[in-house]
Amino acid sequence: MPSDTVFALVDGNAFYVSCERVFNLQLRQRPVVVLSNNDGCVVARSDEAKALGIAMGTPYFKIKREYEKAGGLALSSNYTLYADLSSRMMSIIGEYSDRQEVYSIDEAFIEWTGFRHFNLDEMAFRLRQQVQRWIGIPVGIGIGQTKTLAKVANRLAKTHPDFKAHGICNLTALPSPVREALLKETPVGAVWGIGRRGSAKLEGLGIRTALDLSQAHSPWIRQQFTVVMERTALELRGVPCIDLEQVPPPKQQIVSSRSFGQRVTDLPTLRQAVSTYTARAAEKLRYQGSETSALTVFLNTPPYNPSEPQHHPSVTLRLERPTADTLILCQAAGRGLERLYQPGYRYQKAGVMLLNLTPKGPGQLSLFDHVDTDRAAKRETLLALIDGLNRDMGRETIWTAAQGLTRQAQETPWRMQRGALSPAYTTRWSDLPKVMAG
DNA sequence: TCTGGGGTCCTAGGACCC
DNA sequence: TCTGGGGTCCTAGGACCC
Repeated sequence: MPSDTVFALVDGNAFYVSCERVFNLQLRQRPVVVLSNNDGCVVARSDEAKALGIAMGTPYFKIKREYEKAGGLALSSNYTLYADLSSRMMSIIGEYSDRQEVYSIDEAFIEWTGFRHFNLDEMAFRLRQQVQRWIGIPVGIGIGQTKTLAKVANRLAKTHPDFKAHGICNLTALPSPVREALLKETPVGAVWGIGRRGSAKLEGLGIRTALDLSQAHSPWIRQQFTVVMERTALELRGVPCIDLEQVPPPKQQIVSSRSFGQRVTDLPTLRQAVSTYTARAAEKLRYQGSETSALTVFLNTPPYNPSEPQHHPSVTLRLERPTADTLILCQAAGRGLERLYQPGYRYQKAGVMLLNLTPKGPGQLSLFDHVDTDRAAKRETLLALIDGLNRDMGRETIWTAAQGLTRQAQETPWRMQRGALSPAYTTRWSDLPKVMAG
């Protein structure tokens, strides 16, 4: 007796490009790509760009000349815009089921139960049409008995000639022989959860298609691989192993890192970057209501040129007690950085990772802290702190300076007091960068 | 002196995802 | 010259304990 529950995967086609096209008609019917930070890599491609053979993740400088000659257009990414359109798209999708998992910025699973009482294809058609009309984003919809099958179906909805026109593929409505033929057309490496290594090993064992994997003996799969691969095999067979996650669990680690536009060789620049990343990570931490008790700082030299001296140091610092305070975290990160940095290397990337996250305990007020780092570090820490405060305002318990901070800022050590920031302090806080600069 | 075995916790690293 | 960022899960191996 087959279950009365199906999964649908709804995802935006070339999402970032589609978002840009909503507001710029010039971008339609021509090759468009969106680039990552510092205009480094291609992270989204229109169909026209895909037709030119532009691969996902290609460094843009490698294709720039030919691509532009072919009439291609490249845009820097605008994540604020994408996040906004995403949340509007997600709320429309959410109207079609009370069980929804927002899986990524451009994808959502929904669950439909009792579907014998309504027409799934009709439902999917209406959903697709509404997102297109209200948001202006074209979506593909795949329907299957498990999340993995919904993923397979979604891929077919975008690539298979039989489904492409409508952008919908409902595997549950197809007769078994047809469904099996479709699984047979799906290379095993295209299945959700199977990457390059996995597919190479599977192919070595004679398992080349999604159908092959679905028919493999699952204990044997587990023995050859892991429980993860076994689950995938079962899911392809229609046995649900992966649940819908309606509420995202709190993050177990928080990372903030960036590649630099140009290589960085000096400590002050690194210090500024690390302060900024730490402040951003601390914000995310407070936003989810957690505290951290360990922090990793890392640096990377570019990996692309093997003849260049490599340096990929990292250090993990344990904190005395769990905290979510920007200041304490910036200080720790600064200490870590001092230990990592070696002059002579051309660094390409730096980052901070918060670990051992725990739910936030009751707040402790009126602590005093002494900052023993040098003046440059103090400044960076303070600026990052202010930056974080300005964005955090009114959302969380935050740090504020003790009276006289501005006067004492040039002395060592600083004294900072923790408390709630009242609106009256706001303007003074926003004046601090000027004071510090002077 | 003989040299057990199971459990837990932590970390590093691999693989994968979008 | 120029090559993204942020996650999860699993396994293996070491430390430590009883």
